[in-house]
Amino acid sequence: MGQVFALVDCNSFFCSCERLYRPDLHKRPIIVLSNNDGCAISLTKEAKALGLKMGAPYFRMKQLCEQHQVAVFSSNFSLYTDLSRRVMETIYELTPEIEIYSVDEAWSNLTGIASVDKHGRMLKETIELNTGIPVSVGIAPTKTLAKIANHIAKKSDRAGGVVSLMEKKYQDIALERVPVGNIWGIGRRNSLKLRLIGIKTAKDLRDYPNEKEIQKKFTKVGIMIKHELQGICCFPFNDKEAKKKKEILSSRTFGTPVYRKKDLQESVANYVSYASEKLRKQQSLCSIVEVFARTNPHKEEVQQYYAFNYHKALTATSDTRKLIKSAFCALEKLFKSGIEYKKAGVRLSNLTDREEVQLNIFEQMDSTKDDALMTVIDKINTIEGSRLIKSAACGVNNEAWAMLRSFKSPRYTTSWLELPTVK
DNA sequence: TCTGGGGTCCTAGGACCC
DNA sequence: TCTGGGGTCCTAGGACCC
Repeated sequence: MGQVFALVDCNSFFCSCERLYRPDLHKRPIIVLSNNDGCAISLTKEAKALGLKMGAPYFRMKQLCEQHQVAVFSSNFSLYTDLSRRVMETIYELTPEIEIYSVDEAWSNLTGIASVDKHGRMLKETIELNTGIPVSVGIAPTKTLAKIANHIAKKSDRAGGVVSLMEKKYQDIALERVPVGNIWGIGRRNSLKLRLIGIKTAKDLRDYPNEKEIQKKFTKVGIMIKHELQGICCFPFNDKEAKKKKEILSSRTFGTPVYRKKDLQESVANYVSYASEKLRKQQSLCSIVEVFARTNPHKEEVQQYYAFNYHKALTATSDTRKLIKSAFCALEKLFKSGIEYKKAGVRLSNLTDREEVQLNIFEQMDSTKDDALMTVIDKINTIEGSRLIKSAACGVNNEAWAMLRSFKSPRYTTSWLELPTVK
């Protein structure tokens, strides 16, 4: 019995979230910008039709946006995360198994369901009715084919937002039209390499006779993608609980460049605070704290610098204060004065389960007192929001480097002060 | 003036052990 | 002073994803 995968993917997710509370923006072009209002990270089809591109810097699009009255938003992740949860909960209620793949995508396991097309349509309609977020559904015997089906569902007006590639004859037609670079798992570099050996479409790859060559040039991942296109499942459904992260990263581009070590330290202390909150949430400990800092690579006239360094602790911990100290050790090693820093970040790695921690004979594990303190701080910050309690190392106003967010919408669903009003 | 942030997986090569 | 091969673990870097 073959598998059936459905990929449910929200259309222009961040834009759709913004539109949900702004009915006046129906059919109007919308874009959502990355942190610091740097570049576009979500665009509605109306915005794409104007020639605006994903990933393009805002300052280059500004004029076009004003000219066509594009609605521009800074990113509002607490809103998106909350609406994502609602979408996922709806899918969860309607399908036997769900695997959340990203903030706006989930796999649903439709294996054994009699009429998968009908089920896909029902999924789409119910999600839109319950959450107001439009979605597309792609159905196929493997994840890679379901991705392609979803892509067609988004593009084609005739499909009505749901496409099934369960039948071989439809797979043939579809794969012929998909350039290799659009296949899930094949990026810019490998798509160039594939073209060099004459593989231009997904169908070319599926039917390429020399598997050894694929293995050699594109590793075993290349082989798995090829098999998936043939309908042989290599990326199975993963219905387990969301796995714990193996590393936790926190980084930001500064609103304005930073020169002083003190400002860099302050920002790094904040990143450690975010990351260690996540660390404690998934019940992990960490023993390697890596810090990196760099100049603006797009600004050619300044002296370029990129550096990273790490500090390895003898004993794994999740105590923000200890982790900040480690981060400062690493920062000390990489800091160079006279540099115009534009971005810094922190990576927590070598994560272990809290329960399985190895005691080092030279050092104490976090005491129950430290643990209790962190728990209380996390609790207060969850309730009060905006990190009411933080380490003094994080600084107070962060003026020197804080993010720019000129077009932020209210936190309609997660802040009592910003609820939408009905007139 | 202004170009995001957070992840995973794979491989090659070095270190080290027997 | 000379000699070999196999296995494992770790790390850095590349490629990709949303």
